[in-house]
Amino acid sequence: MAILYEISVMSYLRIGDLSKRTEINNETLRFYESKGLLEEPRRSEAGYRLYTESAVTRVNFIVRAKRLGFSLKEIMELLSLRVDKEDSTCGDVKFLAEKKLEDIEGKINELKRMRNALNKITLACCGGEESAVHCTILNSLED
Amino acid sequence: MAILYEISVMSYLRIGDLSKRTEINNETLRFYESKGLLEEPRRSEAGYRLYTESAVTRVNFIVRAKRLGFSLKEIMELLSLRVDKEDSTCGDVKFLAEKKLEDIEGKINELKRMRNALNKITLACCGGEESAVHCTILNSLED
DNA sequence: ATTGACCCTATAGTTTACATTAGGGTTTAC
DNA sequence: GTAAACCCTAATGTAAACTATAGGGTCAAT
Repeated sequence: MAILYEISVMSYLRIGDLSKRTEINNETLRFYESKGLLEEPRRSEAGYRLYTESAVTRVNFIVRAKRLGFSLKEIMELLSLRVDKEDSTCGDVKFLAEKKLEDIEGKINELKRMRNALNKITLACCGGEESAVHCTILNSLED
Repeated sequence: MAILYEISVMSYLRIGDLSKRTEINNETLRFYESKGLLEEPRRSEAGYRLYTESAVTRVNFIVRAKRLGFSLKEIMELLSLRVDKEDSTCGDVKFLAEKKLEDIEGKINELKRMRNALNKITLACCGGEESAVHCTILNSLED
């Protein structure tokens, strides 16, 4: 009976690899690190940053949150829900999470209102060659 | 039988009034005007800007859209769905509206994912005094 | 008629979020 | 063993979106 010894060859990502995987520029990654959004990774002997897969996840999270209008500072707060584990209690985390949840619900609702207004436009708009002046539904975006 | 002549006294808003109503600073309002986000309003003899109620609506729209992560340039595009009436056809408007609709749907979906992750935290988190280290659900924010 | 709260333009300064450059080591492929 | 392709830090530059300042006019109340 052959025993298979699996050698876990942990292959680290260098900054260029992380950059390619996330489509975020090297400099921006270092910038995020300097701002505390990215943990300081292990370093090679030569001082090269050595990232693990979790860095990819983290960067993707940052990118998504930014698209949703969160500032880097707010993203830090979202991330702190995971990071500050040692020095914050469950109560703290729950409180912050609930506050952020309200933010997010609010954003979802506002987006839904915009979507509905735009939907009215696309549904009511003939889509033809005539001038949009006659597209009175255009006004539906306001309220 | 007395006839009541209603005199429609159109009362204009000066920039300070608009500022108070929208909680947006004078300078920012002038800045938005310079960027084309706000139409150039009527002027008084002395050159004061005289706004109507619709300016309030417009500013509120801008503020909401900004909170949702739209840049001023993107907001211009959203606004152009209403403004460029003379020079764009229904087809143009419909096309742009549908593109923006996709953006918005995408944002809603991303926000929903974030909300679900945060919901897991708040539901599973004891909310008590113990260290959040034990709140293993904290990891739910990634994926 | 003057004081204080407004308004104007034009210009310069600030903050956020990067991007670029300079100057220098390291790794890898030929 | 030497380029080309990487990596490093530190400092400077840039774009977007404000924000403040300077220097001056306007308006309403006392």
